[in-house]
Amino acid sequence: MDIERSISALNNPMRRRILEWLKDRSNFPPALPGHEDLEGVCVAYIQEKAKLSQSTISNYMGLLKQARFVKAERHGQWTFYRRDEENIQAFLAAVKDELLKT
Amino acid sequence: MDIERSISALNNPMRRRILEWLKDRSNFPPALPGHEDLEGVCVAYIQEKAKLSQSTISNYMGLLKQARFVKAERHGQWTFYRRDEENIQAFLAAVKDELLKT
DNA sequence: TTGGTATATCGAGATATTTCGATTTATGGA
DNA sequence: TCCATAAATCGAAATATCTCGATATACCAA
Repeated sequence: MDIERSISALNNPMRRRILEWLKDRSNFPPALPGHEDLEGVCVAYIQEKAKLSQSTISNYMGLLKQARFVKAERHGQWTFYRRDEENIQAFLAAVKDELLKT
Repeated sequence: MDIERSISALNNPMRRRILEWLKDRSNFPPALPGHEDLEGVCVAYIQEKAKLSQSTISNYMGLLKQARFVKAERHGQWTFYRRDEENIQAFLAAVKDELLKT
């Protein structure tokens, strides 16, 4: 658990917002045909919602991935991102442990 | 709870370290004569331990104070800083609420 | 009032982050 | 194979953060 990298990834309002959006797949357009079974969301959908450039969103998703807040799954030309709930919980536990007294 | 300002304040290893040091008054030299009853630690003691310049530490403590991670108490020429446990817990709850699904 | 000490604030240079458009890479279809 | 599309990477300009030394402010003691 690299708390430095995690906090750094969270230190941006849009990246935090994306993490919130990813809590619920229905925040995005329906899955692409043939990918209905996938929980993840493609970069283009996130970009459209965030209204930032493609390269910026790709960069953001890379930072969130390095921080283990999301997992990426490549299917053909698409990369589907979804939250990594386990590691999000691990981060919260680590921050709590570092910050809290006792 | 300004989560933006809080995360930004935490986004620095030395500031996080200072918060950890402040968990235990005995991480610092004994209280100044006549201030034994105070829980807080003066800037000079923190500076000495951190080995950064006086102005940097003063700035850091100001950021931690704005983020409500510490409280400042002025006594004469000294400013004594101590953790604000209540607001630290409030921050943890807010981050948990924002990050965690369901 | 004068001088000394603790802290805060100011101004600036070095470094990091943000965000973009352009380019590259990977893939899939005609 | 050739083209189109999705995503990643590159390079750069704008902005923010880090950290310092110098200066200002506040307070105490003689």
